[in-house]
Amino acid sequence: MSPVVARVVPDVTGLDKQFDYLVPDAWREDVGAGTVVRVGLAGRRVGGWVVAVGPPDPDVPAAKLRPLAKVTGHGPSAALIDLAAWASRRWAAGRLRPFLLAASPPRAVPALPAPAVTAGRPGPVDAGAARLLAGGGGVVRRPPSADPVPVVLAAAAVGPTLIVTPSVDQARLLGARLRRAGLSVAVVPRDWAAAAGGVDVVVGARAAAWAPMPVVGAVVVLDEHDEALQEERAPTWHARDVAVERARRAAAPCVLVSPVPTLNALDWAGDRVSAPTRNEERAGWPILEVVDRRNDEPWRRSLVSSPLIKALRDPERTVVCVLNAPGRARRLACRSCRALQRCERCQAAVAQTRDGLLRCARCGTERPVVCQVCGSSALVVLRPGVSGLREELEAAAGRPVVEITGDSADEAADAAAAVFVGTEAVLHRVPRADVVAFLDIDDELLAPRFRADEQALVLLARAARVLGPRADGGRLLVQTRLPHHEVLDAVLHADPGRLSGPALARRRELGLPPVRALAVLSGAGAEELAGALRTDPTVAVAGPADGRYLVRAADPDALGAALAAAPRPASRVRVEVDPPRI
DNA sequence: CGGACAAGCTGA
DNA sequence: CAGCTTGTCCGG
Repeated sequence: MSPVVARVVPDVTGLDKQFDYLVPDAWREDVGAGTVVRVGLAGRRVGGWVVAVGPPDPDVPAAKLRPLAKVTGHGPSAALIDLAAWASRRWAAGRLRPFLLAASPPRAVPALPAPAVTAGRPGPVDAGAARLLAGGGGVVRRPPSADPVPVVLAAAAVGPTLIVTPSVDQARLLGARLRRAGLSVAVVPRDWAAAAGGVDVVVGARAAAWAPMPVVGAVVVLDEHDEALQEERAPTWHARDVAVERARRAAAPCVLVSPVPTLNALDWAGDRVSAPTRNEERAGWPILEVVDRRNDEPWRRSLVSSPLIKALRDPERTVVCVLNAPGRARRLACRSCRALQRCERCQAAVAQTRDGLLRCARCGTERPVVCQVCGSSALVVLRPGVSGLREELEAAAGRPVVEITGDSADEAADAAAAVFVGTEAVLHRVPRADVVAFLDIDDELLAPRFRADEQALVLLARAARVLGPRADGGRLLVQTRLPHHEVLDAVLHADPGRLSGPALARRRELGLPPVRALAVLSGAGAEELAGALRTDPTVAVAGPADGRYLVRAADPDALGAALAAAPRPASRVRVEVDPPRI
């Protein structure tokens, strides 16, 4: 018999090469593209993935070939390996490993269970979603508090369905409900083997876009707008885009579901959008109360307005206050000499931390609470942070106010209280409220990020979910100096579509996604890579600004091709394609 | 990534 | 010239 070799991607970080190994005759049946193996490499044993099997490469001297050391079990299928190669190019990763890792079981899977596919009618389906699924898929817009299950059931009626959600908790909860409805369900990564064997529904968080399925009948991405769907470390792959491409390759319909679909999703869908009726959508959003801060008396700097005080004082109501400013104070001035307090090293404004020190947000330098100009220790707060605000709110409310921070998890204190204050993390921690107040929504509306408008709307949709449908009587209170901003207008009319048009026009004007594809280069080698890309007529390079370069291309494919073609510098470069926060 | 090996520096 | 650090290359 002629020898058979396996091309293996070793599971070793920073090693983006593939190596050939002999497949022992006894294992020929067990080894194919996607098999997880162990191999000897440079004197040690490492895990790896077989990405291809075939005759020996004539460029590799036969004497160097060593046999595979062990067959561990099942891994990503050939189709997923191809998808990983696509993603590697799409997000300029230059390696397969991060994607193969996402597509692999958490533990060895020596054998797959038999398929467990049911044939039932588990419940009513969403008509709009069903229509889209029949036509290849699209965007399904549904109000914030709408139940996703009818959409999922519409997809499950088409065939084995892959569902991607932003969080593991959401996936588990949904999995349990679908199981109760009579479907066979695999929640990945836990039930990886069952998913690979074949079930009605595979559900999981971001990495579920890479879950194993013998047949992909339909794909659903829930809360498509949620930034948790994007990997934050490079390669910054987005589960929505992976899911869309996977569905396309499988010729399966894909639906992206969200109360506030992103421009990326709408751009992909074109006219394949299902929106609720005006009445349904209005019923699914809470009433918006806009507090116009331009009416504040000029001497009044407080973020606690009278409509907010009214809500705080009502003992019957659970109130959540959101301010994206951690710490005691964000901006301070000296009481005696009026000097704005800045960092002595880098001149940025200093903030006061929870433990009372002054800290520079840019360089991290800390100093005690002393005016750098006159030495006075009496400072006035120009702009409070969450910790400082808590006391002010408590005084106004006349009842306990609990600060919720990103890390603290004092469930007991949470349960006893009815007024909460925190950064946006508070919206993930408090399940239900009667009032959600954004103390300074302008922070979000005016944030210097190109997706600021979308992200502000996402925040408001999250609050809407905490408040429940309009019939529950919850109130979304926003304090602003921009009462007619498109984002607030969209929420006021419970019509996210009002933002899409103007926002897309701005993106077009500025050459930003989804109109053009974008990458950010940073790190020591950024300059060199940017220089190489400047000779490529298919991309436009801007910068440097803050040591970073922006690279634009007509679309993600062109961007990926240009980044793959440019020689990688020896020094480190971080390439962020579709940068989530710019 | 981690090991092997070569080149360069230091101290006696 | 041993002993050590730093850098570059390579693994099948």
